Amino acid sequence: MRNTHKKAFYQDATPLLVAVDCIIFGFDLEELKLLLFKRKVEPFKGEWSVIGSFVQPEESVSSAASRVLGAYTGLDGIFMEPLGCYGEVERDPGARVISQAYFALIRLGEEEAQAVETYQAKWFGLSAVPPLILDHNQMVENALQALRRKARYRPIGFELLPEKFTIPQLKRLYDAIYQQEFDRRNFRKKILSMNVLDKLDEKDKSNSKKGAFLYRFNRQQYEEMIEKGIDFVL
Amino acid sequence: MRNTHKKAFYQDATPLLVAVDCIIFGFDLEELKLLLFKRKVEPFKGEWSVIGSFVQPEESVSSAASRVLGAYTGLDGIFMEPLGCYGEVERDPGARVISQAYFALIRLGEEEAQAVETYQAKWFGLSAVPPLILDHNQMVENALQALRRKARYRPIGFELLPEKFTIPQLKRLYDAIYQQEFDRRNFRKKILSMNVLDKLDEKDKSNSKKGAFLYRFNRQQYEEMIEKGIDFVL
DNA sequence: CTTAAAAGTGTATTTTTTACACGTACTTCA
DNA sequence: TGAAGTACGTGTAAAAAATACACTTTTAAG
Repeated sequence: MRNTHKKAFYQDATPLLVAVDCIIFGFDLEELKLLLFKRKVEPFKGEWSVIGSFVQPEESVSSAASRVLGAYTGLDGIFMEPLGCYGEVERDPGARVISQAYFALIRLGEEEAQAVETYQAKWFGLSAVPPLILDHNQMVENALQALRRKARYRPIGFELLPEKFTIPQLKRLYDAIYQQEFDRRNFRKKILSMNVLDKLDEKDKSNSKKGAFLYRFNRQQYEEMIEKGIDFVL
Repeated sequence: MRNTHKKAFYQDATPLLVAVDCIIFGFDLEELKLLLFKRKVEPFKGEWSVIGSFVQPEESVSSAASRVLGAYTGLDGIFMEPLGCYGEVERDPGARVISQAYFALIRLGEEEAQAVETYQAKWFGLSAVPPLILDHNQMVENALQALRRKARYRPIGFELLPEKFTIPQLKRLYDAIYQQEFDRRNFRKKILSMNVLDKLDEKDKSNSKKGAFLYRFNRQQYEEMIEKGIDFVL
């Protein structure tokens, strides 16, 4: 009813299909990965794609993205950022579809196997991304650029790590994101100088005999830092 | 026909109204300004808003934005960047409308009076922006943030200046964008060190008795600089 | 012909980034 | 059992970049 009433205002305009697409990154403490799905509908059924859905009339665009993320990973409260609008007329031969893309960051652990099992999904290393349908390869490329841009100025890298992580693990993540090797010692110096990490008493020995101390991101201190006008810059 | 055929694929999805909105910045060599329009349609007829339009089935989203910019300023090839998607369900009481916002930068000169005369438009200083309809004030705020973010790493400031400009004028622009006074001498040093400005033999005396030399942005040298991996950073 | 006002040039200081050397803890294996 | 290997952790010197600030130049106006 309400919609019928509303439409009275903008009679002349033509509604279009609107979708959200989610580019999902994960990090297995070695390599940056991308979660891709085998498409279940025509056209292009069976081909690889990022995951998406049409936006429903009763949900916001960002809720649609959250819904998609929740549905396909079984996870809640996943970190997600808008990436951009893909609005070419002929981008989807199936129909005129405008897509708003998001990129999401998730911690790779046990639970994530769920998506891989339940849906025909698979984690791909960044250097092994297969050809995707439509403009999805473009989206992935843009998502990676956006991730690189953001990770420099916002502490979003932590979204890809377990709650407790070591400095060397964090460095490996940044190495993976920027495809370059940061200096071990300078990296540590810089990140610690920002005072947003709490050092724990535990060590992680999975990577070395000596073991590396575990740290935890302190969001509160980060916010205080921002309040004071100090930037997070890696 | 084609559309009818296409729709066969995504039967279950509901099309929605999609609009573009353009946040238009201008610079009069003194202050950063915003071009606002008196809305001509219900709801909110007569109130101030940024300019926009619905996206038509046969045009891309970015073409729609270009169309709007061209139509309301009489100018062609205006610099424009996507800003983001505004997709809350209840953002427009007139209907469920998803808006993709763009921000645009134009040189303030004589031609621009056209918009102001033909349409009920007006340039507002940034500190005097009136209450706008819907979430347009939010869009304006985000656009300003985006402008600040971008202007630091991309030479987009030049889009707001005439082709020939002086270094002090460029500085005043950056002062206006960032709402802070940069050091005259350091600013000059930095921008000149990037070698993307061609010094001309003419002087502009509108601002001082001595006159300041005019410069021109050299896009080619800028691209070469980027090729070499050197960043433009102000 | 002095003054005022903005433009232009130079330099010293501080801060940040970069490069790199050494000591430590703990496991493995001869 | 002790030597070797490996990743972790700390410190320091040099280079580069950002910042602060002083002085000179040009020219219209009084």
